Amino acid sequence: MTLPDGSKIEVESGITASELAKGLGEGLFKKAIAAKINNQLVDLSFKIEKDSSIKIITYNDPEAQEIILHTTAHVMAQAVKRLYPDAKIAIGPALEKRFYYDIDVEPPIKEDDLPRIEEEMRKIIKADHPIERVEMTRSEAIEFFADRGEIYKVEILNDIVDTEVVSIYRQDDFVDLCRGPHLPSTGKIRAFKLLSVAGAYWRGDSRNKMLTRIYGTSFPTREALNKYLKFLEEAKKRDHRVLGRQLELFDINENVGPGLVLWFPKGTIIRKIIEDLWIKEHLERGYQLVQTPHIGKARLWEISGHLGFYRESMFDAMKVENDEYYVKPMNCPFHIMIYKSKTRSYRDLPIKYAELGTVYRYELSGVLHGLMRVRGFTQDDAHIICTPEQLDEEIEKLVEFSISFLRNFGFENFDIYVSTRPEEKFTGSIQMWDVATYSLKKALEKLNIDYSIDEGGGAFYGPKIDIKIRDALERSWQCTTIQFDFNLPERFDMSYIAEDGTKKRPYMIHRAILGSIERFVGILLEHSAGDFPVWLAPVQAVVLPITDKQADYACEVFNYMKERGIRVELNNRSQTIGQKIREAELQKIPFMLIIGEKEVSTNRVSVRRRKKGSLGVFTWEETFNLIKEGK
RNA sequence: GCCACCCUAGCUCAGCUGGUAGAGCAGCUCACUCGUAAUGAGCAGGUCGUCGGUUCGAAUCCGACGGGUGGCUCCA
Repeated sequence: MTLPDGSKIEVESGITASELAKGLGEGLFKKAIAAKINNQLVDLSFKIEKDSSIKIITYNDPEAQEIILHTTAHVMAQAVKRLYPDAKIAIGPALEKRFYYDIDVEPPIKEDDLPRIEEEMRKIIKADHPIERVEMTRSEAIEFFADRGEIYKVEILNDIVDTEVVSIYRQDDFVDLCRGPHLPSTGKIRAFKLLSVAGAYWRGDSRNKMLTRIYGTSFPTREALNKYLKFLEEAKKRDHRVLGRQLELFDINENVGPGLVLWFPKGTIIRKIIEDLWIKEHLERGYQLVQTPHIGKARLWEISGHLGFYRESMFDAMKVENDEYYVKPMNCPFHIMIYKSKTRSYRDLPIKYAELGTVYRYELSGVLHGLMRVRGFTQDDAHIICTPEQLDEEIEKLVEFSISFLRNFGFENFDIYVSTRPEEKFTGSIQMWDVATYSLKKALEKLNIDYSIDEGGGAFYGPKIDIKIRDALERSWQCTTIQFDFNLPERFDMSYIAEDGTKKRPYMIHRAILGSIERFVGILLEHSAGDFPVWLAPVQAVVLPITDKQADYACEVFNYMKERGIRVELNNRSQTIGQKIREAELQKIPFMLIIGEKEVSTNRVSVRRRKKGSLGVFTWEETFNLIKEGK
């Protein structure tokens, strides 16, 4: 056997991984939960028959997490079956930090039932039942699970036609179809917690039965579990819906309608700052701003094809005189009409139309979520129309622009995906797809950007690059999308006159950098926990006189800052200074300008920085500069 | 849309098994004029999401509707 450090040992054939671990040391044996033989994860009970490399997996190994989660899922399923003997188990995989098990049980399990299930799980863990792997042929397994009434397992088995021998895992009287590996016994589970229940369709298909899904988590140590629970709490504290209310940024009112955002003054200012920067950078890069209506005739959406392939996401038509109109779910048809307003020459290209266009999409009520998923939102949209020769350069510029724009907001980590042609339904020629896809990849490679390929993940009308940003809690959010469109230029018969005088079809690229302004503000809120950088803060500074005697002076300071473009407030109320500061801290205002008797007599300002405390005393100009620098 | 759960004052929440509502914060008024995260007192504020049913009686039980939350992709 070859050990991870390269050394070799002799063992008898047929020894189990567990026995081998024991031979290597009692400490290792105790921590061991699985093994990796020839780079393949196996149970500790695995019998080693021939020469191979072996690594004993312990609680601390990265591979351990999945095994721990998976075994905990089995224990949970067992507990549920004990409490609800008629329950049928479906699937129960490990996720990154959690597991779930989908179970068909009547009546559905409620959140209140979780403690009872946890209690039962503890019994199973305490009993330390050995977990045993058994192999059987697929047909044996089908019979076995059919006997036990486990119809979902039978269905799964019927689907995996390419495997003849399957494995099942048994602990006590509980048996589950599973690839494994698993912990050697239930007692090896150390720290778990059930988190939530939810409905989930069998196989994720809404035509199928809704099962009860129970989420839980499990860790090698209580500390690791607590750390994870703390992370969940931290994420909860940053919930943009809560911060949005606390900081008076926006609201979604049921009388206005679900998924429709009311932007309050402070929220609107944030949007405006983002949008102004967006406009400035687009103008600098040769984009032309356009503005288009919120509704358009049915005819337009017929030409574009949206009434065919996108109708379920559109609000119903409204009648105006003798025509039907639809609220726009996208801006592209309008931009195309602008393009088509006259004959275009190759000399005009590339044309880049940019619009902060507000669109409306009918999203299922159940998927709406704060600012992240809404029914009315503003896309930071642009359409690039160019010749084939210009393609590579334009794509490269787009990627570069997108990333540099996102960096403005402090995002530095990106996950980038190229989605290629779907297997079945697609429009445009394979050759066009190949050219475009190659262009996308080439741009990323030239810019030295790592990316993953989502094979077949493109829309039917073209390949795309998606950029996801990583926030402060390492969660990733999709923002940028750069999509080719082979469909619309065709449908709208877009053309330009080429150098040789012939009419040619241009390439068209849709793209949004932030995705939607609503969603992006939501992401920024969760990323920053509401502590916006000074340049984005809706209120950058608040002037806080200590007593009424400083009111006039405070007002002068306030006006001074205001005239110089600082977003500043004045708190002249009869509160103690402690309370004024507390309020400003809670409102997450970056600078507090405190004015007492001393400041008035020396013509200065005492500056306090949010979360940091007092910075000292400064002149008005120095104070202004501090805010302007915004550190 | 579907499944589960939730909806009481502007916000966060109490209100046991049915006997017609309560706190803290915010708001308003008054007093206080205070040096870096909560000064005190008083006042006001709710047809308990809406509609219907059961009942002598409903915030509480039942139903429908509206709204919200979690979830519905990650292979046994």
